[in-house]
Amino acid sequence: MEKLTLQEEEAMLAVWQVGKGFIKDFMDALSDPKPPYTTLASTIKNLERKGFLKSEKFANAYRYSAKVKETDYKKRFMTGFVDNYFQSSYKELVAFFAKDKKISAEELKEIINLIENPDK
Amino acid sequence: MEKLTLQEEEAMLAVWQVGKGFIKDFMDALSDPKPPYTTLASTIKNLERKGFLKSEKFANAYRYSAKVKETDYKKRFMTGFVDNYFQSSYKELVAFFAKDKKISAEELKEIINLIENPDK
DNA sequence: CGATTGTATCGTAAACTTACGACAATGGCG
DNA sequence: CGCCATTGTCGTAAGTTTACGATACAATCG
Repeated sequence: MEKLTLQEEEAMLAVWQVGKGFIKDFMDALSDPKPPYTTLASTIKNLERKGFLKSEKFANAYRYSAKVKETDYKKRFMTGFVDNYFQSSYKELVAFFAKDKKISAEELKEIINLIENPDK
Repeated sequence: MEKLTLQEEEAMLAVWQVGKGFIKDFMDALSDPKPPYTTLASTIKNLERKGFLKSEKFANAYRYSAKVKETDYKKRFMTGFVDNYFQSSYKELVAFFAKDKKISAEELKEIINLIENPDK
């Protein structure tokens, strides 16, 4: 899976949010500053070439949707990050946030509860 | 703070690991496949231009070191990621790993202990 | 002092990304 | 049908990154 540039990543976030859609739909989902239409179109094309998107033809238009799931991308991306910055330890990562007060003991307890009592 | 490309990021990891050093030192710290020497030199120069590195002249050589702390980079980077992929919620992030069995209840309890009993 | 070695820069080439104007294809409207 | 609006593509320009050959500077050797 190729690495995405900043613009490509923003476009993918729009696609994941919208689901199936035409370029215009993704444009609407992007927040300012929105890129020019043709630029977004180029980016979408790059994403298709890189294998992140697939398309179906509808008359003269193409409807695009994600081929790579957001979850998979997140996972791959985080794994690389944790490997490089936290000696491959997720515990280190969480401890880092905890030290920085980004997450509380309360929240961690809720997560433990989720782990130990897998409902449904 | 500008975004780093893949090569730049790898070079920065080497710099953070080595501390103060000459290009050769960072080269040694990189793992295979190492880039050609002159290419790494270009990358280092880009990093200095972007404000990630500083240098001191030693005779004909420059000794480089990080200007941006690894912790600060990590923090900024993760914040952006969490904003985009976990609705700005660190709890969501941790829960995601927990579901994926990347971190155990045991480890989370240790972290809670760290939060509630700040030793040292 | 020359010659050689180690270290890095400069300039530039090649590749890729970002941006967009001009244009093509489709479908709806009167 | 003829015209227009909608939707995207194509080709290309401009900018940035990656790669490296040629070269320059300092130190050391003999």
